[in-house]
Amino acid sequence: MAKISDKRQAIFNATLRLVSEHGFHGTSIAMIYKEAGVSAGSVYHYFSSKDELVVELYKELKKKIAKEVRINDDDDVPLRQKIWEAWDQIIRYEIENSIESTFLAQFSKSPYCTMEIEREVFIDYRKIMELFERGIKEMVIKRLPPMVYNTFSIDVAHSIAQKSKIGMIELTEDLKRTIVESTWEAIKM
Amino acid sequence: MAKISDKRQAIFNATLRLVSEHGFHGTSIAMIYKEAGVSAGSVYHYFSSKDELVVELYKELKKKIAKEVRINDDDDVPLRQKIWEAWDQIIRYEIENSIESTFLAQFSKSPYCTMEIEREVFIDYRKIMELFERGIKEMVIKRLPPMVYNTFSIDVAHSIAQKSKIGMIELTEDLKRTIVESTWEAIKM
Amino acid sequence: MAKISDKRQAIFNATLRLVSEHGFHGTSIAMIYKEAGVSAGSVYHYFSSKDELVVELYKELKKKIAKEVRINDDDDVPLRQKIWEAWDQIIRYEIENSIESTFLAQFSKSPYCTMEIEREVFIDYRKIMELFERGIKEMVIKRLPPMVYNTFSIDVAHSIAQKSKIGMIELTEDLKRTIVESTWEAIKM
Amino acid sequence: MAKISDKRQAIFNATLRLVSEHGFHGTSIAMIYKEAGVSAGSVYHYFSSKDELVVELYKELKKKIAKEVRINDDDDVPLRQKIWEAWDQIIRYEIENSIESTFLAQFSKSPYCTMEIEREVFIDYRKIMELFERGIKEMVIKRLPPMVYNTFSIDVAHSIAQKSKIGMIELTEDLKRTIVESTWEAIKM
DNA sequence: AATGAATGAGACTTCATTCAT
DNA sequence: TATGAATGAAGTCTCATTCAT
Repeated sequence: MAKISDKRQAIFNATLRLVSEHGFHGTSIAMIYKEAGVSAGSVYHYFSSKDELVVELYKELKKKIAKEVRINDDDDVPLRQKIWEAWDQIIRYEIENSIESTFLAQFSKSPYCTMEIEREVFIDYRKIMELFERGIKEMVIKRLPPMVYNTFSIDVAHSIAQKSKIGMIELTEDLKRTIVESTWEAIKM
Repeated sequence: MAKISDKRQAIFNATLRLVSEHGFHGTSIAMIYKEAGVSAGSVYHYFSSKDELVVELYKELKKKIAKEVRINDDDDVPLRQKIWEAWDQIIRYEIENSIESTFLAQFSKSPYCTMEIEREVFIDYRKIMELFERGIKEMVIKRLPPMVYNTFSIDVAHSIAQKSKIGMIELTEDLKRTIVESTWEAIKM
Repeated sequence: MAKISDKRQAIFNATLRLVSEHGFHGTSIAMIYKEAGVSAGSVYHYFSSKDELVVELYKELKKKIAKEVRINDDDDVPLRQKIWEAWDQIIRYEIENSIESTFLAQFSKSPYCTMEIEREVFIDYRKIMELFERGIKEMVIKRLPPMVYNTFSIDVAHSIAQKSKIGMIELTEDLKRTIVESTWEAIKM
Repeated sequence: MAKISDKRQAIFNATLRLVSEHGFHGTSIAMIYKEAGVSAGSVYHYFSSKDELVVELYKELKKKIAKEVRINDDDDVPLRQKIWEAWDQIIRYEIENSIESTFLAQFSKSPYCTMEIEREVFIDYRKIMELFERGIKEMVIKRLPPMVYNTFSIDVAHSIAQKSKIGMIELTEDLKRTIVESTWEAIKM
C-alpha cells in the first residue's frame, strides 16, 4: 500500500537473498541497493547503518516465523499432540525455506547475534514457550533450559536446510518426517 | 626446531581467537599478524589469501578433532557402547572448547563452507562413519544420511556451546550429560 | 555546469603530467588524486582501475589528436600538398607537445598497448588514412602497410620529442622543419 | 665457464624475456629469480637493486649491438656504401630480434632512461658515429644532430618490431628491405 | 522522500630487499 | 657464494556513509 514500506521491503528482500548467497562480508550496501532497485541514500533513509539493517531483518524474520506457528487451542486435543504440532511447524518452516534459513543460521552464529537481540526476539515465542512449560509440568517433554529447545528445533533445522542447499543430503518428504521425529525423541520424555 | 610451523601455528591461533570473537568480517589481517606477532608478509608466506587462511584453519581443526576421537576396539565391548562413547567424545569436545566451536559454527554456516571442503574433511571421519555404518546394520542406530549424524552431534554441540558463551544457558556437567543423552535418543533405534 | 567531466578531466590531467614525469610504475593512485584534488574514491568512480584510467587516457589523447588534424579539402590544392600538410601537422603536434608525447610514447611501447586498443584508436584516423590511400593510388607516396606511416610520423616524433626533453638535442624551428622533411622523404615516392 | 657469470646471465635472460612480455611494472623480482632458477639472494649478489639490474641489462644489450655492427674498412669501397651497410645491419638487428627490441624500446621511452645512461652507451657507437661524421663532410648524408640518426634507425626499428610482434604488420623480407631503404632516404643527401 | 556523486579510512595484498644460516 | 624465510612500507582498491540537490 504505502510506497514507503515497499522500498523498505525491497531492501529487506535484497538483503535476504544476497546475504544468504554471499554472506555478510560478501554483501555490500551497493549490491543491496542495486538489487533492491533503490538509491544508496534510500537505504540510509530506512536504516541507520548496515548493521542495523541486518539486525532488523533478523528480528523481523524471527518474529514472522513465531507468528506463523498455529497453536492448537482445542481443549479436546491432548497436550502432547499440541506440542508435537507446533514442533513440526517450526522445523518444517525452516527446512522448507532455505533462503531464510541460511540467513538466520549465519546471523545466529555470528558476532552480530547478541544476548540482547535473542532476548527481544524470544518474547514473540512466549506462547510457544508456555506450551513447552506445560509440557514439562505434565511430563510430556524433558525439563531443559528453554534455549535448548531452540537448539533441537531451529538449529537442527538450519543445519539440515544448509546441507540440503549445498547438496550434501537429499531432502525428501520422508527425511523431513524423520528429522522432525528424531528431534522430538530428543526432547520428549 | 620446527620454527617454520611455529609461525604458521601462531597465525592459526591468532585467527581462531579473533574470528571467534569478532567474526570473519570483524577480523582484519592486521589484527591477525599483530596478535600472532609476525609481519604482514609472513601471513602471505604461509597462506595465499585471507580466505585460504580461514579455510585451512577450518580443515585443520576438523581433522584434529577427528583424530582425537578414540574408538574403542575392545572386542568384548558391545557396538552400542562403542558408538555411544564416540558420540559422547565428539559432543563434549565441541561443547567444552567454545573458542574452536564458535569458529567452526561460524564457518560452517557461512558461504566459505562449500561441499568440496566438507567432502575433504569428511574423509578423516571415515573410521567414525564405519562405526556408524555397523550401527545401522546391527540396528543400534537409525538409518540416516551420514551428514545428518553430523547435525545431531557437531551442529547441536556448536549451538549449545555458543548459547553458553553468550550466557543464555548455564552449562553444568548435568546439562552436558543431558545434551549428549538427548542427541543419542535422536539417533538411536 | 559540467561538473562531472571536471573531475574526470582533472584526473586525466594529473595522470598525464605525472606519468610523463615518473612513468606508470612511478605514479601511484595517491599521487594522482592528490594532484587532481579529488578523493581516492573519485578515481574509482570514473575509472574501474588504474589500468583502465591509463588506457582511457591514451585513447582520448590519440582521438583528440586525430580530430585536430585539418585536412585541406580545397579541390585546387594538389594531393601531394594535402598529404604533406597533414603530415606536417601530425609530426609538429607531437614534437611540440612533449608531455603528451612522452606519455603516448611510453604507453605505446608498453605491454598496456594491445592490438585491440590500437585498432580502436585507428578508427579515428580514417580520414587521414583515406588521404594516404589516395596518395598511394596516385603514386605520391610509397605503398606501405598503414601502420608503417604511423612509425614514420608518430613514433619518429615521439622519439624526437623525448630526446629534446632530456636535453639530447636542441629542438629549433629549423630542426623541426628538417625532421618533417626527412620523414617525408622516407614515405614519398 | 665461470659459474658466476652463468647465474648473472641467467638473471639477464630472465629479465629480458619477462620485461619484454610484462613490462617493468609487471615483472617482479620473484618472477625473475624463479624464471632464472636462482634464489632471491642471488639477484642481490649480482645487482644492488632491481633498477640497477634493468639499467645494466639495457647498457649491456646496447653495447653488444654496437659491437656486432661490422664496419667495412676496405679502402676501395665508397663511403656511401659503408654507411649504408652499417645502417642496414643496425636496423635489421633490431627488427629481427623482437624480444631485445621490445625491451630496449620500453626502456628508452621510460623514465629509467636518463641522459647519463644514453651518453655512456653512446661511447660504444663511436666508430659508427665517425663514419656518419665523414658522411656528413662528404655530403653523403644530411647534417643532423647525432641523436637524430638514432631516431631514424633504432627507434624506427623498435616501432616496426613491436607492430610486427602484436600482429599489426606482417614483417616480410620485402618489407624489411623497404624499411631500411625508406629510413635511408630520410637521412641520405 | 529520494538521489547518487563524493568521500576517505582502512582493507587486502604485493614486492623489493635483508640477513641469519 | 648461495639460500629463502621474513620484513614492512606502500600500493591498489572497496565500501559504508554523507550531503547537496
